[in-house]
Amino acid sequence: MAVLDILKASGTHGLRQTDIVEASGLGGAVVHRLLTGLVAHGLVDHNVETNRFFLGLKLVSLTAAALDRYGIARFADGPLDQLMRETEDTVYLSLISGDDSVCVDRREGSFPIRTLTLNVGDARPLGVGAGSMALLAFQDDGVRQDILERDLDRRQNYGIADDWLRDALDRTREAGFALNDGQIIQGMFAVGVPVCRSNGTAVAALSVAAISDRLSDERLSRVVTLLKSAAATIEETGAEVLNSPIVKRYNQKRT
Amino acid sequence: MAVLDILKASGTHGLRQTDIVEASGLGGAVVHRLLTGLVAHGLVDHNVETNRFFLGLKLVSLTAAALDRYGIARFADGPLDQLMRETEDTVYLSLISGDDSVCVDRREGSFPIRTLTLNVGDARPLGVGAGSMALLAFQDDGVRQDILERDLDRRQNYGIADDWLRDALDRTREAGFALNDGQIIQGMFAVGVPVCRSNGTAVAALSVAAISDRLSDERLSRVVTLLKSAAATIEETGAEVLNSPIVKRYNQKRT
DNA sequence: CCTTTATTTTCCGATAATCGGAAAAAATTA
DNA sequence: TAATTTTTTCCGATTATCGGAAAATAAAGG
Repeated sequence: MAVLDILKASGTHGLRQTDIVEASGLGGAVVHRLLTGLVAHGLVDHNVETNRFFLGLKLVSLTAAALDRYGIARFADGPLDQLMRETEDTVYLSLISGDDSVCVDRREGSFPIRTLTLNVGDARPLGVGAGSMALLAFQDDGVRQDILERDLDRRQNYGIADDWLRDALDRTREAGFALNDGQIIQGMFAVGVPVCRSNGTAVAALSVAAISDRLSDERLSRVVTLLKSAAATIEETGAEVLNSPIVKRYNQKRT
Repeated sequence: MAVLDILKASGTHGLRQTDIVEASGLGGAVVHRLLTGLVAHGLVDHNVETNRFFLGLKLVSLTAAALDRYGIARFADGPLDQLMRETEDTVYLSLISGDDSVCVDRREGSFPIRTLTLNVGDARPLGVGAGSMALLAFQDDGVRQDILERDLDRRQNYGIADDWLRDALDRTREAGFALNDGQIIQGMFAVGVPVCRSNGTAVAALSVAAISDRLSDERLSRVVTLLKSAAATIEETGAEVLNSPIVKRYNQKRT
């Protein structure tokens, strides 16, 4: 992971073995062996001509599989596109990973001022941001309380006070959508809605971000309606996979 | 990698530790330790309620970085979208990874009969398929010869004869585009063009797939024109990153 | 609710792989 | 061609892995 993270942070032109030795603090021989193994497995690519190492494209196929968790990827594509065209703003799809909300898809609408707070792959602590708050608000009570206690300090790095967040979560659960009115970045609004299983727990969140002027009053409620409709579409289309019974045990002798 | 590949192949509902033990043939204690480490690094996610393991969303952020190799991802988005709308067929973007062509993006046009031979993340030996052939045709002579010799048997699994491929590569280099007229799947045509550096070596390929009837004669040449124009756009827009001088050595004492 | 069974987690000694310094080989620059 | 930088190989000391087995936990069946 140290090597992969270094390559990830290295920009578009790749790194030589020596660069990775420097950046990692590991020995030259160690890095050489690690890279040999990573390349053999396709997690790292090696351009022999330029002698540079890159993150391997095997990661792409792994990610494609990772995004199909609960089958969401397959059902979210259409609604995301429609949402983008209807709002003309930037639309995000986020999933839960551990105590984080991870942005897994982004569609940029045609409105000339673009608000790109999240890149695909970026993670935020649950509760930080509109989509992230929608995800947290619609978790089981026990789970939500645990997360609230566990990640207090991580959220504080984003300037999120605990009592404010608990209030906001209550309002989110009541209203059915989360509002981020400029807490993270001045002048930027965002709204998020959960995509839930039939039992009410959120597995994903849809959110729209725009400059404050574009998400006030009457337009806000229109965007919320569009978001809820898109979420409902995903929930219906993907009902089978989302709500398939969770068999915890098979309980039969295997061969 | 064994564990990651097993999770990748496992569908949308995750696996329990026991399932991975079975599938891998490793010991229970070993899998337990491996999973603990993978989860700690975010490569694997663990749903505590259902006790299922999934591929981790950390992979998404690694892939986002991997796709920005040579900066292509940033410049290909617009042209891919335009190509999809102009042709109404399925458009693919492929990159080279080792001796493979890997599909890294796919856009589905509005035409009701969809030809989805490649999923995002799928790899094919260089020379197999339209985009893959365009990539191989526009490699340096030495590199191309090496690949032709090295992967003979892998290509044969796709029914590609060596002498036929060598002819096809010559025709591709002359015409500036590769044609796949149903070699892999009956009734399916595909055309591919390379995205090249200024020195003429391909770093990516654009391709369009459709049923045979939609890619014959006059429409074929129109699609080729659109493809070449899109490739040219990417080459121009991304000229700086694509053609930046490759410094092999820095040659200066570091601190 | 209690028993049975499946599954996860911990423990630990033998084994095997890693680590990292150092030297050799290869590649690039001046 | 000589001087550097970088990559690759070598090898002994160290350390982590492996995997069997047992303990702990969780679910299923009555």
